[in-house]
Formats: sequence, C-alpha cells, structure tokens
Amino acid sequence: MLVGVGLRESKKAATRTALSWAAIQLTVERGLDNVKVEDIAAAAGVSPRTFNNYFGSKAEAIVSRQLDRLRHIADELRRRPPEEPLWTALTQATLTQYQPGPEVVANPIPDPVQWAAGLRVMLAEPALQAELLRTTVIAEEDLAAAVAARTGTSIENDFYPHLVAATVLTATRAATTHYLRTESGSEMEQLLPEALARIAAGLPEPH
Amino acid sequence: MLVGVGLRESKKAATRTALSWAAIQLTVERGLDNVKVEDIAAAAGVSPRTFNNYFGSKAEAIVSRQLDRLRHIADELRRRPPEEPLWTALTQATLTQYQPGPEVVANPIPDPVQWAAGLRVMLAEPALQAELLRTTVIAEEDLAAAVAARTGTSIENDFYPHLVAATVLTATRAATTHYLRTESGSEMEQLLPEALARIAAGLPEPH
DNA sequence: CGCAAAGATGCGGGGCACGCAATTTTCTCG
DNA sequence: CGAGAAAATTGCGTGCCCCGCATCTTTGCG
Repeated sequence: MLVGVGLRESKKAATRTALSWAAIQLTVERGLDNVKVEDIAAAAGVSPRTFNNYFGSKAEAIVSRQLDRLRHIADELRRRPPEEPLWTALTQATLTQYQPGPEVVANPIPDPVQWAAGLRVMLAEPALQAELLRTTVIAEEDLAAAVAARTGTSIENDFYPHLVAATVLTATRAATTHYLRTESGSEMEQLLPEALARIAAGLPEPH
Repeated sequence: MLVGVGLRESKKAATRTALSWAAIQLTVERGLDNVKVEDIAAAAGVSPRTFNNYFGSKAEAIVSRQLDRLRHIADELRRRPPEEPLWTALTQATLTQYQPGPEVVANPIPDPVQWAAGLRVMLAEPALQAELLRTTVIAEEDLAAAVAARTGTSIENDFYPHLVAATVLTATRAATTHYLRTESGSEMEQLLPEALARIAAGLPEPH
C-alpha cells in the first residue's frame, strides 16, 4: 500500500486537521484559557485522550497549520528554476504561503472583523507566541537544506544556508507583525517582497 | 527612596537570581522533567508557592537570565557614538553580550565539559526552545526602539527598525546555533561579526 | 515605636500531559 | 471471504503545574 492513500492515513489526517481547526476556532472565539482540551476533542468528535495522541499540547495543535504552511516554502524553493537568482526564488517561494488554501475557501469565516480581532488576541498569548516561533525554527531546517542545495553549500559545515533561512523566515514574521500592528495600509503581498528586497540590499538606512 | 536600593528591592532581586540560577543548574544536571518546582524552590531557600510569584513557569525561570542579557543590547546600542555607522554599532552592541558577567566569574563551573553537554540537552527541550525564542521577540521591541532613535525612523509607523532588530537578533541566534552544532571551529566573537557583515552585505551567495 | 505596604507562605482546586492496558478499527494475506 | 496481525482509539489513574485566596511575616516611613 502506498503511503498516504489508505483509509487509515486519510482518517488520521482528517482527525488531525479537525482537531487543529477546532482548537483554532474555539480559541479565537473564547480565548485560550476558556477552551479546554475536552472542548476541542468534543468539537472534533473524538475522545479527550485521543487529542494527546495527535498533539502534545493545546498550543501545538493551534500552531500545527502554520507549521504545515511554513514547511511548504522549502518545497516551493526547490520547484523554482535553478537559473533564477536566489533572492527572486526566495521571494516567490515565500509568497505562495499567502494564497488561501482550499480548506479556507470551504470554511468561510462568518464575521471577518470579529475573526481578525479574535486572532489578534490569540496571537498575543505568550504561550502561543512561543510555540509559533518554534515552528519557524523547525521549518528553518528544511529551508536551509533547500538553500544549501541551490547554492552548492553544505548544510552541515557552512553557516550560510542556515543564516539565509533564518533571515528569510524572520522577515516573513516581521512582515506579519507589521501587518497586524498597523491597521494594514499595505497587504502582505506587498510587504513581504519589500522586506526581502531590503535584506538583499543589506538593510541600508532609509533615505 | 530611590528604586532599586532598598532592602526590599535587593532581596527581591537576590531571590529572583537565586531561583533562576538554581533552575538552570538543576536542569543542566538532571534534565528538565527530573526537576520539580519544589526542588528549585528548595535550592533557592524559598517556599514552592513563592517560585510562582517570581516566574510563571519553569521555562520562564530558566530563560530569564538570557532575557536580561538580550535587553542590554539595546542599551549598548544607545551608548555607541551617534556618528558610528549603524552596522558597526550593532555589531559592537551585540558583542558585549558575550563577555562573562561577574556572577559567572564568582560561580566557577566545576566540570566545563559535562556542563556543556548538559547545556545542549537542555537547549534541545522543545519547551525551552520556545521560551527562549520568545525572549528574543521581547528584546526585539527594545532594540527596535533604539534603532529607530539612531536612524530617525518611527517605531510606530516604519517597518525598518523592526526589520533590523529582528534580523540582528536572528543573526545572533543563528550564530549561537552554528557554534553549538559544529564542535566550535570558531568562537562567537568571530562568528557573530561574520554573520552581521554578511547581512550588511545583503547575504550574497558565497561564490 | 507603630501603622501601612508589600512580600512570603499554606492550602486547595482546576486542568493538562502521559503511561498503561483494554478495546475497536483497519490492513494483509491465505 | 475470513482470521489474525497491526494500528488507532479510548478509559483510567497519576503526578505535576499554575494560580487564586486568605494569612502571616517582614520592610518602609513618619
């Protein structure tokens, strides 16, 4: 049996997604400490004990979708034509992350304004911030490997690929934060290329 | 009464330091989940309940010294002469972090090799990684403010100071990781300037 | 010296993470 | 198809953590 196509695999994936999605939704609605693991499990139609078979903590469940998305960046980078300049490829690869996936389209948000407000509250939770940062470090490994492959550097001995990966992911985080801080004068599709362009230019002082 | 010089203040600071130090030491020795809050409190000569008056979690206690050190970077940056180029000042400011403070000199490590090994195990703990990353984000605010002051940009409206602060702190983290990953061919005093120089040059591919 | 403010402590509760063993579901192969 | 193997789900019990509240002790100040 090929991996990923059996009934088992698809059910597991579905449960995992349901748990993560339920965790996010409930947290955005009520706030993190008004959501018990019991609630999340119930919303996903599964026993409380099963929740911890999939995730080690509430925070991990909430953050898992973000981790999945960050992991795609490395894949996208590998997919870019090799003759493309590195920073062009990196910019394009990171931008793919902001195209809404099918699962978001399928689940339309009832009240976008209220949702955005809840999201901010959620992201202000220290425990979630910490876990969220950890996802970028995990994805960093993948991205560093892809950068190493593209630039002919070594993932084990060279500092370069790690530094580039860390910097790129930091730039996306900084762009996101800026986007949330200011009441969005500009969109991510504009902010992120700007950030990466600045970095590729060596972050010179403005004007 | 001036802040910070009363008996009360100094006792509080001492207790805080003792708790954090005990938490680190015990964790390096035995591993995170073989250390109970009770143990840390006992080692610091204080009741278990008091521990949580100072820190919200074990992780926070362990990480608090690192946070203190990162906070100094912004102060150091402000102390650099204003005519100094930005990236020179940033490099110097971050380097001060690696001069061992008086409390480390006073408490000599019995077995440096074993200590280093324990440190690695400790830093591999997911919960600690997460909390450690959070400290950099907290320090990032301070640093961004200092960068804004030096470059005449706005902490509220401009993206630039945040991007610079985030990138610099990420570089120090990447350098630390590289230092721990490779069995230290080079020291931090060499690695960190290299990282910042690469960034100031726009991270070009190494020929 | 005595009162007010602030910190330390003890107690108790809610909840989370996880090990273990039993049970149900899915897969594989004769 | 059907039986046994493999894997996932579940229930139960445990240890610990974090925090609120009330009380007691220490420090600060006039």
